[in-house]
Amino acid sequence: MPPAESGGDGLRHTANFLRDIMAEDVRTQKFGDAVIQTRFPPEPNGYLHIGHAKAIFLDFGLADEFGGKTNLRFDDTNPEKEETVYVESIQKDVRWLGFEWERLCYASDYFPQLYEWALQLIRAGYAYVDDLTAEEIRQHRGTLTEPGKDSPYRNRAIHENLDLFARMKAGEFPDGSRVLRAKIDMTSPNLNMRDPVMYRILHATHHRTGDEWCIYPMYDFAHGQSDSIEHVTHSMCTLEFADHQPLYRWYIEQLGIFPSQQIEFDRLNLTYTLLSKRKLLQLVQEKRVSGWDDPRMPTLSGIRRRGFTPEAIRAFCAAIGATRTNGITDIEMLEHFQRDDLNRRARRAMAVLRPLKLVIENYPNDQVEYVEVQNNPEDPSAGTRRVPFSRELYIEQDDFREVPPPKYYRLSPGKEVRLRAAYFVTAQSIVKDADGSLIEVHGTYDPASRGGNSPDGRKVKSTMHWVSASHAISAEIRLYNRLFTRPDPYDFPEGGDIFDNLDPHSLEILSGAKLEPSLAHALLDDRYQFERVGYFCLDADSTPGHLVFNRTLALKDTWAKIEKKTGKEPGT
RNA sequence: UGGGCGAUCGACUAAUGGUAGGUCAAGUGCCUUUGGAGCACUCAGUCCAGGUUCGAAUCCUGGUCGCCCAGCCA
Repeated sequence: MPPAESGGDGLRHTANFLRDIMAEDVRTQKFGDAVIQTRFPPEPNGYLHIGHAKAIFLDFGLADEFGGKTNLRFDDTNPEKEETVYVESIQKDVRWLGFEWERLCYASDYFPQLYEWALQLIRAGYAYVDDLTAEEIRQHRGTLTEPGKDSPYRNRAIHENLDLFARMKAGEFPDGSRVLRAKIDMTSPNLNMRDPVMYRILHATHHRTGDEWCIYPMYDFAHGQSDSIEHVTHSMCTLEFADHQPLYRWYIEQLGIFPSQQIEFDRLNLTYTLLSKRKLLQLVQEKRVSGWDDPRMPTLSGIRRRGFTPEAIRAFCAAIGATRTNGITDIEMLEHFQRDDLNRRARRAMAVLRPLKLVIENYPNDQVEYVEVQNNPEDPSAGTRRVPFSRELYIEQDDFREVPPPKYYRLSPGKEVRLRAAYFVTAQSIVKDADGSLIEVHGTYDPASRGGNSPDGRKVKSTMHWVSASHAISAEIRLYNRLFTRPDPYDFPEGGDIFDNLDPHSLEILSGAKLEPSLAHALLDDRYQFERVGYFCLDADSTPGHLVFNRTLALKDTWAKIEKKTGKEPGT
């Protein structure tokens, strides 16, 4: 048996039980000739995040593997929380991830049908109007260990239930005064079966149906039937809904409608990442981040702005698979797939984040030459570009040490290194200001090493990036780190809260970066690797006179690892 | 405490009674005009105790541990 299968999309898919179920159902013709039908059913009450990406990938990806279809359905049964702005952002995010739905649906489209089905259950003696208050209903429900008690209204006559429910719909009663409940079993060990509420009165304006309705179906009375209406064969949802499955089936069976089946899988958890809509909302409201699309947010809009790509997210989803265990995936896994994607596709450029001037003393004062640099060593078809070289350059502050620590291969007095695609240079002297801080490094170059190789075959240990001082463009660079300092943001001391684990250094802004001139033409969708530094993309805050680049991810840094291991602090 | 679900390298995951494998992370070496990338290698696991079987991660029994459920949220 192969350890992984291909989904026909070129990704390495982890085998998973969902696919096994589908394959078996197709084989046994469980749904007759019907094709596999799935749905992605978000409530339009917030922005999608990376956790939803997993669900989207499964819902769309698996159906597609079997030649099936997927609907995008908005589970919009609670008008108090839902807004059109969210239905728009959700559509944008799903498309961005690379998926297209068969049909765009809304649970609210089914309100009339749902109402008819409610009447059907009342007539069959399976539903009743309850006048108990919310508090009383809660008390009657019992507890995890004690059975519930019947409501005094449980055995109302059918004609009375019909009358009351019609009047609920007609708007005769205030919010909270009555509900319609299914008559199942108040002693069931499964609390969801203790006469669950089907409809509540809500005099609220719905983002689509306006004021047409003042009673709204609960999730449980809407979801399964919506699936059934759409002939969804495999209704995948997260594990916390497992307890709802008996109710999901109960409604479908009582109604005698298309038998959609619910299958639960584990929700995505990521280290250093918060994936609770409520908490994310709090981050935004308390202005701890700049908004839903802050590049540190795990929202799809946030990671998109950060520079993550749909290709990488899909590859990640394919790799993590789906099970029924409660795990927490290392964020490194996501980062790996993102680096992997960008390494293959991102154009290279040279950018000096923290500039230090390097003056080449034996290079003619007024001379400028253009060196040819590969746009992507991983992809020769990406071609080359010409980058200006001159007497005064900027190099990275980190790339020079007056007193080099052991194993430091970069520039230091007397040491020769290569400037990428240009020349060998040797540091000769340094210039300091009155305070003794380093201002400039002066050096000499070997004119015979043009292009980066010396005819005498001499080797250097380091190749460094650089920009020509007079040609460089300035930019603001935003360096993002993980939002939280702990793998589990919920791991905070007694009396504290999750925000105690916020990293105050999750955003570092560098205002004086110097970039090679070609970067002046960067587009929002372009992805760059600033050589030896990391992956970057232009931010939407950029203006022609003020470029802003976001760091998507840093490159792996072996030197940083060595430094950490040897306990050396970076000096200057 | 009632019910449901689950437990495989540090993390994710495969093996569907027949060689415990892959990916990430970590480490070592090679290579390198990115200390990037790549290549090779290494480390490392079946929750526990019994049982069935020629053979158990898989089946059975009993434990242990973890997650979910007491919204007129989804």
